[in-house]
Amino acid sequence: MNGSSVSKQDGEITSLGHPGGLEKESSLQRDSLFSSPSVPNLSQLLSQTIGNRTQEPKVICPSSQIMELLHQDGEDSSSREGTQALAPPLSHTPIFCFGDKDEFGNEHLRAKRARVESIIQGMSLSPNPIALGASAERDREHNTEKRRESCRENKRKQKLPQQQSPHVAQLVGTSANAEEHHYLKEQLQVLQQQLRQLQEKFFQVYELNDSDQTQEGTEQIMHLLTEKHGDSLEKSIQALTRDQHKVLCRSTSEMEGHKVLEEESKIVIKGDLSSEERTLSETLKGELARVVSQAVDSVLKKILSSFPGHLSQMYDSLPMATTDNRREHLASVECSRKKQFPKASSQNLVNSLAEAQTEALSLVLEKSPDFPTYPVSLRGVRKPCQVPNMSYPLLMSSQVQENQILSQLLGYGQNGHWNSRIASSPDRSSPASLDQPWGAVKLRSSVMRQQQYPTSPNSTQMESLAFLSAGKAECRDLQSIMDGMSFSSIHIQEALTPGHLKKAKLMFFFTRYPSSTLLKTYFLDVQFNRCITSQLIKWFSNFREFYYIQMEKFARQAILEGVTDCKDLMVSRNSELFRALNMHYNKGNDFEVPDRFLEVASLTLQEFFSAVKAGKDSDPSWKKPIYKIISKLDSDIPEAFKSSSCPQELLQS
DNA sequence: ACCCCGCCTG
DNA sequence: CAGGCGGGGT
Repeated sequence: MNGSSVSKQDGEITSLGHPGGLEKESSLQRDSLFSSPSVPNLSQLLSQTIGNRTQEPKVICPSSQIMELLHQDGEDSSSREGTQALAPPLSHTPIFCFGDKDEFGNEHLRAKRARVESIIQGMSLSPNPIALGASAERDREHNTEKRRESCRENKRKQKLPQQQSPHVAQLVGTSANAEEHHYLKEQLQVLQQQLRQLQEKFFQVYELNDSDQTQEGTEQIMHLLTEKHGDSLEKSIQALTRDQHKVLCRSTSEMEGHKVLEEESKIVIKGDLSSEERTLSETLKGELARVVSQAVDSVLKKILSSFPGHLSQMYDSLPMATTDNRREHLASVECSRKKQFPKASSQNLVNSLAEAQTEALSLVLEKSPDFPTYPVSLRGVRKPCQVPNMSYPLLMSSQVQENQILSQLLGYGQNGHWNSRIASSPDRSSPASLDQPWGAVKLRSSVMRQQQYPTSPNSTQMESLAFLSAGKAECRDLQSIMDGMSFSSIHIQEALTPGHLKKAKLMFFFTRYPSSTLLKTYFLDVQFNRCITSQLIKWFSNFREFYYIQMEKFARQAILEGVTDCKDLMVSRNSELFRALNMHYNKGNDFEVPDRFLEVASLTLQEFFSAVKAGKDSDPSWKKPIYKIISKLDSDIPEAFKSSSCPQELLQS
């Protein structure tokens, strides 16, 4: 409609680095990146299991249903992503059947299970609609209604209260007594068997392909899982730490391959890539790498802040830690942490532990059904795996990304100054600054559906961890870790928070007409969908509305005051108009409005002035020419805005 | 069809 | 600020 979108896209081409800068391309990219495997979380799965149990009393272990759920969900998401051209899925019936039912047939266990069920049901009922969200999600996927309809649907779901992190904690908390311990112990066995089955299946699928490495990685996980949980936690962590790099790298690369369009994978195989396709491929991979980095960062950040001293002991006991190579890495880590987080290096182990577990599991779960033979690592395995030897993914992450988790965790200050918490807390890693991480929930009225976040550890996997360590005194440590993981899984937001609103307002100082593509590149911590995009666009529409109303008002006022030369109308920082605008977009006045905005505002004011003075306002669409002019005056947004928080360095303190 | 814009309204 | 609507552009 206007030239604005053209000029905007030009800007985005450079930032995104792919040709064309087409909206569709980019939304496809985003979708394939973020809407991928939505894995049901713990309470959802368990409550489902409980629900089924009445009809199927023999099935005691939730595992088969869990797996089936996972499986189906994966398929849903893959078809939703437009990757339906993939190889036909294997039959998913027999994969997850286990012969372990007899182990748990006694009364004793039934009683315990009932207790766990009631706990979980209680969790599912009260503030947590996760199970509901999941089924609603599935419904939604088949919903072919118009955009508004689906938005309305979502709105209804948004009304449901949201909460997710405490569940794992609660569940694990119930393991404190011996009975629960016993139960969890059994669950561990179940999981072990489960994993064996998965491993078998997995090997079938990958027999032709790097079977040695794959097996190695999987066996490492298997080893850990089959270890009696009476073994020390340190031992487990050591083992994982030793081996996780391979597992992590491999699984990451495979996940990556999974998500890249199959089209591309074929091309890759042929080694024949057109430049356009290559660019798209690179863009997709870049996005993926960034997302992975974010996830890693988020996990790490939480752990760092909530788990300051404990892990150093574990770390000290690690033989690997003595190699020079590692020391270098650790030094780098320390450096990159800016010494904000003492013991950061040891925290990495936990991060890595979680990551390896997550990745390994998702590797198995995702790949086995649909990807018989897939030469995943033919092409560049990106960031998280490029650096050999336990290359802590966090090394790749930028400072900018480091800001993100914090802002997400911090949410929005109660006084409306989103950074006030950070500002008032000298040590940003201080747990005290995390005391109200769910501030973001406040704006959950516009929340989308509840769903797991693809790049974050999901509760099912954490559950596995919980069972692994259940019953040990040390498991409280691990529980903390898992709390952190669950906690940090909010990193990729499905909803726009007040922080995002604030950021959008500040961005308005630079761009009045951001395209959805641009928005996507500046709200990297938001899982975009149509409604989120619409909401963001709507925000800017509202911003513009206010902006233009002010302009018109002050232009008319100037005319009334007898101003004759529009050159006399300049918006300065102490002008009334500026104060009105600043109050609206920069309430706390903690951001230095760029001069360019003053120029644009002045020009806008003059345009309105001239138009009104010339009597053009009799034309019902007299503002359109002005809009067109202003739409061409957008400037680049500082890179720092790509951090999900409004970067502190942009704020005056 | 779909997206986005601007206007209007609450 | 969000919802609804009409309009205009692809």
